[in-house]
Amino acid sequence: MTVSRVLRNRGDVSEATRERVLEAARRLGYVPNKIAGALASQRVNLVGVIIPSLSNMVFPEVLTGISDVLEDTGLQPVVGVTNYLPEREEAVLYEMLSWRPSGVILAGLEHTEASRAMLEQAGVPVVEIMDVDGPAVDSAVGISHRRAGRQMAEVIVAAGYRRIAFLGTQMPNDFRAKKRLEGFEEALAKAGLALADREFYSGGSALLKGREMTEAVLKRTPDVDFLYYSNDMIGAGGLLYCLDQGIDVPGRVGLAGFNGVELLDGLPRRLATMDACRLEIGQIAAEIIAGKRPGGVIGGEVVELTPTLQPGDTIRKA
Amino acid sequence: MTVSRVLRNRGDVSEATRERVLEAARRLGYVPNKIAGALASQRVNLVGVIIPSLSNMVFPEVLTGISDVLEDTGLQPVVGVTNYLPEREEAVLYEMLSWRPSGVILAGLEHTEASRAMLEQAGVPVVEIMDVDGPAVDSAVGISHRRAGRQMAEVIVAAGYRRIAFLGTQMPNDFRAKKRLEGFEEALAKAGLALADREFYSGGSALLKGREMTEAVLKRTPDVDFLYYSNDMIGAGGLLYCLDQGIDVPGRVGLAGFNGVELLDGLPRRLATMDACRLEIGQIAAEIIAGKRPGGVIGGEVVELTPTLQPGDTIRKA
DNA sequence: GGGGCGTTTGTTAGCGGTAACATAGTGAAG
DNA sequence: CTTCACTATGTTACCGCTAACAAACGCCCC
Repeated sequence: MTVSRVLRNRGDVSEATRERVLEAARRLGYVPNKIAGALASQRVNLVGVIIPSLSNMVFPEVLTGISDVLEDTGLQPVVGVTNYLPEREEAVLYEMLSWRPSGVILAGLEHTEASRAMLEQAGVPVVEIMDVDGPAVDSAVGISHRRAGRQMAEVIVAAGYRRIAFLGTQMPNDFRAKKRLEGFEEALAKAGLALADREFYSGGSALLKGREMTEAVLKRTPDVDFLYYSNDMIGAGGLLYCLDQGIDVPGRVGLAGFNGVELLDGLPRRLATMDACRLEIGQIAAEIIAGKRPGGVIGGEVVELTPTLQPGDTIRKA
Repeated sequence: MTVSRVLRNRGDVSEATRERVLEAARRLGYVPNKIAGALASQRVNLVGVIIPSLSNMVFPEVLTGISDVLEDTGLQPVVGVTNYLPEREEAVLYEMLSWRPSGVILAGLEHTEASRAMLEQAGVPVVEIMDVDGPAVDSAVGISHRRAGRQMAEVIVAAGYRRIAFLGTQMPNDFRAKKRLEGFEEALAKAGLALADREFYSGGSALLKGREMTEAVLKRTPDVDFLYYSNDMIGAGGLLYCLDQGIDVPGRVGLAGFNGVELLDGLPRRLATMDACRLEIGQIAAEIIAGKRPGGVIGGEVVELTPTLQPGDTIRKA
């Protein structure tokens, strides 16, 4: 018992015994068994974080935000990856909840029935991140992708572009990309426009795919004057292709991506994009779990962040 | 007890009761408590994976390899990030071991005294990945970075370059990058050469930094004829810079990076690089932990993979 | 010297499962 | 109708730790 007290810094222990205990622990290479500790105390310092992918840099960045905040709370993130598969998400969630974490952070608002039920039953704070277009189980932190799409469309239309194409990923379960496209088309419709063309890809190097898709669209629909990409990586590929081909950007065609990835800083020209507030999303989500929100809100908080549009050099000035 | 049997698919239970149990579990939203289970059975289906960073795409790729293999073994990876700090690695390792995982995979061979002691005491398989240049605690899977650096230098020298500069990250704890540089200089020395210049960076967009460093080196040492980058990202930045400036690559200067990242496929020209076998490293490490190595080796296995040199278009043909 | 008080150490009973063993059904053979 | 060989369910004792409470140990004061 005294050992337990020393190792957790809880309760009074005389300095002498504390030293003796620490010394013995060091000598024996003793590592306390958290499993037993957690079982006895009904407390687990883990936070489950469930994201669709690690290869899209967006998620590692969110993780960074989460870690930063959790660092000095004694909580530890445990990451699970779903590969954009709802069933996989369900399995990962089940697995995580069976370790009774102190909280769960997961991407998106769309889940299977069973997942939703588990989240509601879990009895711990749940934060759904990245998206706020829809009902949340408990708390939510993110941006409105529908609005982001709309906003980009408005800027493009205002700049005088009329033959606009969309290039994106072929992922039925990337609901956020889908919402952006919906918002985008909505705003186009309001301006009396419709997409001039669209192209989807899956797998492979995003940069390369961006090139290929751009080439395909420009060949198929030579009169397009704007290309809206569902992410910056394929947008960057498109930009490089256009520059290679000597196509006048943003005069002949304008380009825009989404996410505001760091990579873009190194390109020959700055791609127009929209920052998705990744770091901030992670930080706020972690704050909610750690109970560190100003105002001492307990749960059910929905935080909508506003992405900033970075016009870059690939949209002509209106 | 019968419930426990049903939920773990262990032991005989009649089809009727099994159904009743599952139905009740579903209705109640019951999620078994793995903490208690693990404590009782002394078995934990978690594998600790400790890596320096998530923002370098190398590690997510290794993780993918690990997940792929672990998927159908019932084991689950738990990721910890150290930010290249040995003390942080020690803390993360301690935290992980206190959950008594079935195995530990961690990057690198360099650890604090305490970390090494913990690994030795842990009583579970330990796999050190990425590097094989040094003594391993238990098993190791990786490439020889020293040899990789040497090999690249040999190719560069053979192609006739003589004024060679190195551009890399300012990270005292990136031992692998350091070993590559050592091997590189070693091979240069053997050819009677020394580095003509060197430049280091830290933080920021790697692509942008690659540009900036390249500019700096070319300005400072105008007669360099080769730039060896410690990773592909800054190499790509350098390549873009050279193309922008109309510098003849690989005639006036040659370029090479390291890692073989997918990104390179989309660049205007293929950067010479060396594949670090990321996916394979992850897979083999996971196989070792899962006890699925052909030959039924138990531990202490060291697997050295051979990186393949991809000459690309940025080294002139000898 | 004994009572009261604050501090330090020890005791006991679980936490929610599982291993190992014990018991209760069940159908076929004797 | 037993007996046997199974299969299906139930019992018991932990796993290694912590909450809550109990005891021991000074120390001061009357």
